[in-house]
Amino acid sequence: MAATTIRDVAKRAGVGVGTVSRVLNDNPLVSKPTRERVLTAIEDLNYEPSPIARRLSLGKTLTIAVMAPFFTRPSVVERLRGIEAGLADTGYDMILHNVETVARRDAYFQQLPRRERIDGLLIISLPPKDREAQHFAQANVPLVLVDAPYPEFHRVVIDDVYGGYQATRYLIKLGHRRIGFISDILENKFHFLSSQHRYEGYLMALEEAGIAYHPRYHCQGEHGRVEARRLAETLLARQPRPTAIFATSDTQAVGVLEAARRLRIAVPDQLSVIGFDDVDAAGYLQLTTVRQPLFESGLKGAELLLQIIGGSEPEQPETILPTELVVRETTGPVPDGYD
Amino acid sequence: MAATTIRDVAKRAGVGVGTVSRVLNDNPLVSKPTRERVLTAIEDLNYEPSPIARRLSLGKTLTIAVMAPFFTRPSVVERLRGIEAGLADTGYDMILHNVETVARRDAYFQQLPRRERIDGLLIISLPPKDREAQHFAQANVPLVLVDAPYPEFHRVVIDDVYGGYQATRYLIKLGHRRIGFISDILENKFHFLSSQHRYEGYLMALEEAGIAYHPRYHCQGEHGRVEARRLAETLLARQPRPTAIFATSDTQAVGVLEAARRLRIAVPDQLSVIGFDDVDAAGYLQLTTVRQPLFESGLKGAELLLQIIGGSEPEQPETILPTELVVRETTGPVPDGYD
DNA sequence: GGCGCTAGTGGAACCGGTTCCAGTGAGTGG
DNA sequence: CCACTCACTGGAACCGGTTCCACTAGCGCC
Repeated sequence: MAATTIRDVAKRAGVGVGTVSRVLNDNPLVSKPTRERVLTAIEDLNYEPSPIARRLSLGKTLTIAVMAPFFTRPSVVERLRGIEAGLADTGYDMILHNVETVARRDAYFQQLPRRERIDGLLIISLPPKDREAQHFAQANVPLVLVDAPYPEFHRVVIDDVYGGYQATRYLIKLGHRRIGFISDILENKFHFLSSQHRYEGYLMALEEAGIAYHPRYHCQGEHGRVEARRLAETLLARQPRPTAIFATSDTQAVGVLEAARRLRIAVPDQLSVIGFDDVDAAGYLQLTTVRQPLFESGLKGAELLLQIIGGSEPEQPETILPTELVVRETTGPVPDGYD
Repeated sequence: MAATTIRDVAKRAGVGVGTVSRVLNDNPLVSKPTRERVLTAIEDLNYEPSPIARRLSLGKTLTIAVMAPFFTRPSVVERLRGIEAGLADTGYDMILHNVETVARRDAYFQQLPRRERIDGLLIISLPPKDREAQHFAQANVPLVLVDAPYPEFHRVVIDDVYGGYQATRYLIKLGHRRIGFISDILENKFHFLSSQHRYEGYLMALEEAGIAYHPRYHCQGEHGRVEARRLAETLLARQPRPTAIFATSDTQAVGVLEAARRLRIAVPDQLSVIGFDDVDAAGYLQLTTVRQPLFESGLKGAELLLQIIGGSEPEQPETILPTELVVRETTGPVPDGYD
């Protein structure tokens, strides 16, 4: 059972190690009978080549690191699933780094871009700082950002501004004019940017419709259902009350629904609610939302990364996936007597 | 920028490679001035040792593999989070293998237990077959099962039978006698066992209360909310209608709630619903459920595995974590006029 | 028959660490 | 003054693959 090596196999088959290696790597320069002999020797010894030794001599790690914030969030999980799917059967291992604190984020940004450790890196939602970007560029590690922008790097993104615009415009089309906006903290310590962009889209749609922006209708707080519920309760206490709320994630939209239920405000009759992402729960709760292709973003990111590792540059650095308005049952026309 | 090696450092510091290696590994047998010289050389060259070469000569991979089925399921994600937390800062990398098909499961069971690849293996929810177990035992890979039983292996589990009993007994205590049971397919292709055990607990509680078991009140189907909803719709069409339903996961319980809502059956006034796991959504939906410590199961599993890798056997092979009934708002006394 | 070419093969060198063994020089004791 | 530790050091050997170079044998062609 103890480690059999390529030399054992070579000896047993009566050939050189080079030949065994060639057989293992499907090199055509091996005659059929020799190949057979080697294969039976491998079989007999129950030999399995050591990936580590392989990596050392190849100078590749056959490993890809994924850095993801809060990998419990359904949206992140879905992206991870896409990445896993893109990597399965490629021989690449995926090692996962979860980021839940800024300290950890900074540590990973420092450590990960090391050629010696990994062949490539996928970063979800975390945009690099300029200094870090330089660091990456120098280290020359193949890198793909998913859901995070940075000019020089390859990335898979959506148009968050447009997504925010889509959501808001739809509410406006339904006749709403007092539209609340609930988001993560826009200037947050991880520099997540999507909320900010969706906010811009929100403003754009308001302006286009000639609706004045009221800061009172904008609440920001930590990501999460419970916090969003609290924000929504505040927002729904404002007079005059908003007739619609756009939350920058489905998770937060669920918090809004919860707040509405507690306050006995009927959705969608008295309040329209729209989310973002289209995670599983959105389907269940019949939440109107802006769908973004989460699984696909991971899959595409993995594919791009493999392509870069393979040596061929993708044509454009930026892959933009489409967003789509999914109308369900939490949005409706403005209640009578309002506006 | 190109890879600097330990030999470059040795040359620059004017010492032998052995000495550099000793400095890197905090071996005390290096004089202070020499150590200093080496350290500045390392600094100057911006040298970082290659983990791969290190692994090869150490004969360790510093890598732990995690095999998890359907890592989108909230319960699995939570366990993974625990594992990640247990492994962060230990120098061990965690590589993740997602299992969504039997073929993949079998392939991983075949490939993973290879000393050459990994130092340890954590398997979530997937019990090994006897042949595979033998295979593992032979390969002698440190192994911990989380949420899966197997006599000889170290494992972190809960008492699923008791959990099922707890849930059912509580419903009985509320006066219910027609208690539906919705579960995964008990004889499923992955050999998940928890549903089966919870089913046993369900039967135990019924028997204890002298309630006859009616197969009509038991529906099984693929895991998932939508499928559970369908099952619940079937179940709720039975006459006489069950007054309570125990679903073997929160995800499925959510499907039951959905079915009730569609059929305009009020919860908990006309129907009590209880789930299992206490995932995040359960809190949101005010679902009564049996809580199991998911995060802790992963954390504990990782700790056990590290201990085994470190060479010390845990005292008992089995760690049993407690389950706890969490009463919320989807359960109540039997409706009037029933029973 | 001699030449060139090619398919097939063996094995040394290499990847970049760790480890072990054989020094070396200073210090100690008789 | 010599023998003997002992702290420290240098470097060869090793981990187990891949790759490249040198070599052989067989074949076709002039």
